[in-house]
Amino acid sequence: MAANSQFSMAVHVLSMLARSKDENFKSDYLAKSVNTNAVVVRRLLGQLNHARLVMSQTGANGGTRLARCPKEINLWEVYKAVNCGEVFALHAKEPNKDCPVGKNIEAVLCCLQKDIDKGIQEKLSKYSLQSVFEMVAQGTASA
Amino acid sequence: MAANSQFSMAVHVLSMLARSKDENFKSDYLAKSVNTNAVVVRRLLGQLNHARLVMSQTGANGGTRLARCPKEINLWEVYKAVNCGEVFALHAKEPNKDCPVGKNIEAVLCCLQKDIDKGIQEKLSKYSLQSVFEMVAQGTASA
DNA sequence: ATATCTGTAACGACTATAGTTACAGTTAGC
DNA sequence: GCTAACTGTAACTATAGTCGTTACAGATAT
Repeated sequence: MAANSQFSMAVHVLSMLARSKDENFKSDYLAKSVNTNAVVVRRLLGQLNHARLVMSQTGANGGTRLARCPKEINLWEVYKAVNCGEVFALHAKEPNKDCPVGKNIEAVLCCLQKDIDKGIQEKLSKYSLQSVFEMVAQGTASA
Repeated sequence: MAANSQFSMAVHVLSMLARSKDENFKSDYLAKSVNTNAVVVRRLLGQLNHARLVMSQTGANGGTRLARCPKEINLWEVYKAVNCGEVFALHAKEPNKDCPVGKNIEAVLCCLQKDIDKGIQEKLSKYSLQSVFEMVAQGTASA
């Protein structure tokens, strides 16, 4: 699986922002914590901005801050903001419609996708950014 | 997300096998339904074989059949068999340990991974191969 | 023996992502 | 107004993963 590390980075960056709601964090500063390039962080922040999770300000003394309280941001929103895809992909090529299985399998798989997504939503929407920040701050990884 | 289509193909192929427990299905025949190459199918069957979901027989008149009843195979097993990875990846590069967030974020993310996996398990383990086969056979995609 | 299968290695084509450089546009502070 | 400090984004390269394909060794029913 060529999994997405966007979500990990998003949680990391948002946890950084959660440290102070009124400070403008520079992409370069955030990048150093994530250990990557500032442009990579800005690309990610663009997605989070689009989802109204953060606000950015250009120009001198600019930067990015949370658009809302950490308590009012949950990880399901974060997941949706950075995951354009699904947990598993449907067939790349269309199955053989002359086969009774090939004919209907896609609809069934589509259903399964939605059900899995619901499962992830149920789990992730229970975590607020605040709670994640507290786990990180305390160094305890016990959910 | 460069999502995995292995799971889709696995469900498709297993649904084919579920049609008859005592027949040896050739990889070439399965490939035509999936609309792909026989080698691709054999690679997948190798994983399913390793997970003890199917049994293969080499030689003339060989092929693959289910190792168990469709009722006793659930989709969580299938998912585990073909998904080596997780829903989201941890950081590719190690975060900056001098940063209080970077120091602990990985442990927290690891926890989240496990919780998401549990969510997927709860959903998928409810589906038996039998029930999937019936959905496909009836052409109804209503879970 | 022979024809028919699987298992698997090897290779090329394709795609997605990460990292990097470069630069236009915005803004605070002087 | 200038300048320095930021963001946003395009463009390019490097890298890695997956898919499809060819090729062939090994197994087995007839």
